[in-house]
Amino acid sequence: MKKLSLPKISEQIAAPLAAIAAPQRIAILLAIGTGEACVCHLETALGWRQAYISQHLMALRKADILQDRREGRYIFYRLKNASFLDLITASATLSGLSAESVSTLINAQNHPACECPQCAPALIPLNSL
Amino acid sequence: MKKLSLPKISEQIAAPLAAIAAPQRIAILLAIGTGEACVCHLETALGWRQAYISQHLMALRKADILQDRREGRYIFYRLKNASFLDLITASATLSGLSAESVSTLINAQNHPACECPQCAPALIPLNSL
DNA sequence: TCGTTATATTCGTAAATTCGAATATGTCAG
DNA sequence: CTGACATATTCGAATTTACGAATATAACGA
Repeated sequence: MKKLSLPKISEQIAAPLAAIAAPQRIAILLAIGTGEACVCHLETALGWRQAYISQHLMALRKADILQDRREGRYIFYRLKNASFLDLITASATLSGLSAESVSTLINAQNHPACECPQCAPALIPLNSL
Repeated sequence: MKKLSLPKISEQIAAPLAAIAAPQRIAILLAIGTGEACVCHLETALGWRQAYISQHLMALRKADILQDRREGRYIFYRLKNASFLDLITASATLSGLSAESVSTLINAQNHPACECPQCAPALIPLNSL
């Protein structure tokens, strides 16, 4: 088997963690959850500026954590690997949060104030956030 | 159940990740592994300056990831929760590394070039003292 | 083609982080 | 007490990162 040095392997392991280890990125990943989300959805879900969200999405894309898919004017983002959510849940547990309190925030659903093609069809009141 | 906001919860989740998400910290945590290690052990295992290691140890202590125990002149560090290693392994898997290649690096054992009280006994006959 | 909408990118500065150098603290032996 | 050793802490310059502002691109409808 290939022998890897500790420094080399540590760098490789740190890369995805570094991309995720920011409150804003965690929030984005939780908002996307196991489904898909367009930027405008994240805009209303998180209440941030569009360009700001795009910047973080770009970082997550570069880190190979997110993949994007264009559909007309919209671009939908999705986790490349659902295990990234497990990583987040694991970290939540380690900081004393219940797995349940996290899972209720993992949101692949519609947002009431969002009018993107995913949310608009349904008008389900959601008392999240 | 307590209702937590997405920004708040994201910040809490990000905290331990941010503390871990650096190649140096990963290397330290892997070197400590499931056992204990004094600073001098890490010094020889990693080949870094003492003060530099202490700085990273301080960060990990503040993040509540490591705990320390003094024994005479030596201070031994140990993970507060072995699950932090699982977090690292999970991240390794996500970056395409085999779990095995990581586990061989998780090192609670002696280091041949280390003369700290944990390692030395195996190398130096007691009757030479 | 033009305007509108959805999203991306570039740029500059403020804020945070990194890491070396120097120094401090705490413990033990003599 | 003194010196040696293990480790911690402080400080500051250099590098990196965060984020707002402005601008660019791409798709669609008219």
